[in-house]
Amino acid sequence: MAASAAAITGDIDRASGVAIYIQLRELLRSYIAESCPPGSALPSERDLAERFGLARMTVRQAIDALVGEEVIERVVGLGTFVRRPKLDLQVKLTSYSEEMQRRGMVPAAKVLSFEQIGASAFLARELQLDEGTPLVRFRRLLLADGEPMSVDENFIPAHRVPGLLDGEPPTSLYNVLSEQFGLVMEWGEDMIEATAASPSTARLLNVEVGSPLLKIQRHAFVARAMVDYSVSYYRADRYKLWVPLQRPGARRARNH
Amino acid sequence: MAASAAAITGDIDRASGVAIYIQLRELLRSYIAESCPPGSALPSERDLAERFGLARMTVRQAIDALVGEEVIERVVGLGTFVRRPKLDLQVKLTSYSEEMQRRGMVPAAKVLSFEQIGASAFLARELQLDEGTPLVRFRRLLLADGEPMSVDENFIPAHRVPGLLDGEPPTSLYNVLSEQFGLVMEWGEDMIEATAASPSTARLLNVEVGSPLLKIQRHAFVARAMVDYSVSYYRADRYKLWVPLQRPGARRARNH
DNA sequence: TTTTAGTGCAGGTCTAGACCACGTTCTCTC
DNA sequence: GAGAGAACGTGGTCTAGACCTGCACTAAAA
Repeated sequence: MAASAAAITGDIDRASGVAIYIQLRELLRSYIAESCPPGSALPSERDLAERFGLARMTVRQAIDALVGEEVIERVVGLGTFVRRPKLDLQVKLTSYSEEMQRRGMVPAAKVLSFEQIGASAFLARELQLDEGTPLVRFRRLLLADGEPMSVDENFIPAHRVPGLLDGEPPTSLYNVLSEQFGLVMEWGEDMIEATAASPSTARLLNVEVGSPLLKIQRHAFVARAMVDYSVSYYRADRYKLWVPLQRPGARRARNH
Repeated sequence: MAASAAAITGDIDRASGVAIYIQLRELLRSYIAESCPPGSALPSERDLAERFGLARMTVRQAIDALVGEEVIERVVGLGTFVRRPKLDLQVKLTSYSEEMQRRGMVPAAKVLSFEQIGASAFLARELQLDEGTPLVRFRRLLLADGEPMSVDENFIPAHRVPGLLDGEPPTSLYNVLSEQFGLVMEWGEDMIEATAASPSTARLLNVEVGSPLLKIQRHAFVARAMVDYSVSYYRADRYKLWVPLQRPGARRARNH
């Protein structure tokens, strides 16, 4: 049974400058979140077009987007249905605080340095910038439940975050980047390796020199521009990484 | 410089029953494969529409599909461009031999054991089987360019691979599993951590005891059934793992 | 010589229809 | 009552336009 399109609250604002299909997509998304259990049917495309006074192609664009996100799925001849929400345990561009909260631990951080530096040859190469470019360096000791978890160093091009250094060191770097500077990390790559604790890192992490650590280098991007290069050293005894895999070409599981 | 749409060979068959945008998508795909180096521009949507006598929306559907596959990418105001084929350094369900060949190294392996055992309590839990279930244990020292790279131990339910133990130990385990037994690994999960080399592992890998190693435990599945549990220890000085990341909900990366 | 304002073309979005294939459901016939 | 077929509604595809914004290039102005 398809819900009536009249049940959807909200309306399209044609003067807002936001694409109509985006507005409709978000209306549908919240409608689904509020009143559609998995498996329930959405109003038909034609109903939606009439309800909002849009062309069906425009409605399809909104629905296409949600289908692409695997929020809903289409069945020819039947309608459009809400899918079971994904488990979403993937390796993601999450910040440390998000990550620890997800694990049920209390995150904390001790700021080791928060300053502007010039890009060294190495950093310039990693960040794809010219040597000497001003960078914000943000180095922290991260704790979980009060115990040292990792040492974490971020490098961000200074021109991306004007005024960042004038304030207090952020508690959650990724939150500040997205909320204050509009830098929402979209994608990135991690380089993962095992390494032995150097004397300085060992002291900070409260482990013995030479203890195994998980070293994760991350390049994070917004659009085509690299915005953050970071190096983290995780205590091997406290941190494991879970990575879902998929054979190339394999289709995603259908979770009917 | 966009290529001329006239350069594309082939034509649309409206009587074929295949959707026009699918036909165009495939025409474009082969055109790209044959004559478009990465970075080169495709004809504009309007050119393509005229060349094939289609509506621009239809052309866009074909292009949308290829953009979704990350074969090409759109840049507003500029055009549509062929992407660099993915480097494909992703974490994948690849076998060791595939992996090393991809890295341009000569893979080799020394078989340490190839036998049938009964599942221990630990292995039974990992493989979601009953304790004592017959397993094939396959332990190898893996070399790259003649140097030890990792120690690798696979456990496979024996009933999945009847007769495997009668023959020679396989060179490429995943190949034999898929070709002889139809077990094509579809998905899996890796647990990655750093650890210190035990005396026995250190001797095999030719490193000092306590050296950092990357430990990767893998569960690999065919359909819903677990088919392989493996533990590998990689020399930290010779192996790094590259993991692509994506913010949930974010669009796929463009890696220019 | 440097800066600025066009201009043209790229993709982005949107419309108001059309016909098709497919699945359900109802009705008519046997 | 059971089966066949028609009617209806769904998403799938397609058209031929429209106007928008963003980018590169060029010609004119400073």
